[in-house]
Amino acid sequence: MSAIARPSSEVIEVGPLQILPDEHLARAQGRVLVLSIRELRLLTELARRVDRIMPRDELFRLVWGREMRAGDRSVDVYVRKLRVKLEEALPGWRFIHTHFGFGYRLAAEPAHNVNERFTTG
Amino acid sequence: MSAIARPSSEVIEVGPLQILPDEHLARAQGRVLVLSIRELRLLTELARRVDRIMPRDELFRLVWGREMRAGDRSVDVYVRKLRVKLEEALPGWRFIHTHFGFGYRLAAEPAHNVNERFTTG
DNA sequence: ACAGGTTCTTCACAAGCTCGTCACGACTCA
DNA sequence: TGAGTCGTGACGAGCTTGTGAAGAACCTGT
Repeated sequence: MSAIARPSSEVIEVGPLQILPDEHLARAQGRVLVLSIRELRLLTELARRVDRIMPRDELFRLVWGREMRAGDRSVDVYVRKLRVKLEEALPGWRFIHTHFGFGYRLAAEPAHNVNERFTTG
Repeated sequence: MSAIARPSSEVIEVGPLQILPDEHLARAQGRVLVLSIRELRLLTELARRVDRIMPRDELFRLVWGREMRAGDRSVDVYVRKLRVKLEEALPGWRFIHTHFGFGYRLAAEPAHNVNERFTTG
């Protein structure tokens, strides 16, 4: 079954995290992360732009495929869900960083950096 | 291969400091500096005029977009906030220099430059 | 179609952050 | 030394983000 490799298969690596959008899955240190479709797509879009600050409305457009209505908190809610699952799979790491007033940024960073004033890029 | 082409994104370099106004972020040796919008804009306007002494009222006009009222200390306060974050990210460097009676000047300089007026080395 | 289990969306409230401003003390220059 | 300039810590208002919960929508197997 796994004999045929698709050449166009995208693989995104962010620290210890591996994301395979075309396979509909993500891995953390070999283990498979169980994510819903929305969660995976949000993670993917963030991962495709590692270390860049992504505004909510742009993320929404990329993931939901339509314009975000003012006041829609969906992105925040899914960021929360991702954070919980990532924390569970990789305690000791932090991935989704909030940039107040701007949006979110994905980047692998050791957790105990309590300072959070600057981060590894 | 998922390279995202970005149209002429401004990048300002000042010593070990890299400022990307369009990305809403600044980097210090690869690490992302977490700045608020005011802090980033003030840093940007200073950086666009590296090594030039900028009067407070002009900085205020550039960053806040309106005339500065006499006695307004906002610029001073935000210079302070920037100094703290820059010092934390890049100890051993000094960036924002006070010119008594004139204003501020941005320039990357190694610390313990005792010659400098107005700071406790 | 039905039951059982997931996922999605939306709310409401809690928690956290930024901004502008003050007050007071330290400092500079004449 | 005096007058004016700058550094710095603190605070409240207002806005942004975090978080848990509840019901709607959806999916799967029978």
